Order: sequence, then C-alpha cells, then structure tokens
Amino acid sequence: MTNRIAQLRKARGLSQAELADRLEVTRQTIISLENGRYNASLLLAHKIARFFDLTIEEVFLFEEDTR
Amino acid sequence: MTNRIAQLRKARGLSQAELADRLEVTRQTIISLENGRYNASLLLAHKIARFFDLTIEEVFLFEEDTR
DNA sequence: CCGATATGTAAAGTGCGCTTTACATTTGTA
DNA sequence: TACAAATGTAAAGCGCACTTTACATATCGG
Repeated sequence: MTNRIAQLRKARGLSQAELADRLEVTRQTIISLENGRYNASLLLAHKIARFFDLTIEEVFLFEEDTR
Repeated sequence: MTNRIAQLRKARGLSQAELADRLEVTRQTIISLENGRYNASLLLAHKIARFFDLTIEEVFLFEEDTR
C-alpha cells in the first residue's frame, strides 16, 4: 500500500505541520504515513480523503495482484 | 461509522464462517465488524470492498456532520 | 553567516484490530 | 422434539496506529 499524501499536500502548498493541524493529528502521524512507516486507520484514511476532496481509493493505492 | 457487511453477505447467501474463509480472517473478525465492536483496518476494508465489488465508501458508511 | 522553518529520527506509552480457543444461545428443519 | 448449523459472548495475547517529547538535520531568506 502506498499513498499520495505528500504529493497532495505539496500541491496545496501545505507543510506537514499545517496538514497535521488541519487533520487534528500529530506531525509524527503525517511523517509516518508519508514515509510508509505504517498505514492509516480507516477513519483517518476517510478524514484525509475528505480533506483533499477525493475518495479513499484515490488517496491510498492498493497495488493488486495483476495476474 | 457503520457498515453494510451483514447486508451484503446475506444478499450473497453466505454465512459468517464462509465469508471469513473467503476473506482469510477469522469468524470473530466478521462478527465484530458486523456488530460494530470495532472498525476494520484500511487493508481489510479494502479487501472486503473488493470482495463485494464495491468501493470502501460504499461498504463503510461514515456519517458526516451534515451541518 | 545566522536564525527560522521544514523535515526527519528515536523511543516509550496507550488502545484497538485481529487471532485463538472455548463455550453459549438461537434458528431451522427432519 | 431433537439435532445441526448459524450466530453470539468471553477473555487473553500480539502487533500496529497514533501520541508525546526530545533532539537532529536540511534548507533558505536576510
């Protein structure tokens, strides 16, 4: 699983700290998600998707077995 | 957060045990999700949505502040 | 060069998602 | 009514999602 959080955040001209504030999570959470340390919870994934006006599937990329 | 897992499962004529097998989780996990004991992880939510050929947002209902 | 802003790492603590095992209750049907 | 299948409850254990605090490194404008 990868995600487009860093890309979407930069496109909005936001720092990690600003995004963290807007999402009501810590900066550590944003860093960890952007750097792939762990996956978001379903609720946080939803909150992030709504913030960027996208669906969860548009922000979080679930690479499928393409076989 | 609520979800339509029980409804979708019954529409497919599956028991909880059968669905659990197909999703490669335990029956307890299905029971807990259907009865709202806790939320699915993002990965499991994705797996469930794919199983039913729906998006995460179609299976898991995030009631928004509609104000 | 210097200070501010942004990004990163480290590490410990808490609660939840999921498992495992075991047993109880409900429901359908012969 | 009796048995089987389906659903539910209980409880302990593990790892991950997220927090908190502190410090390190990089980048950049004045």
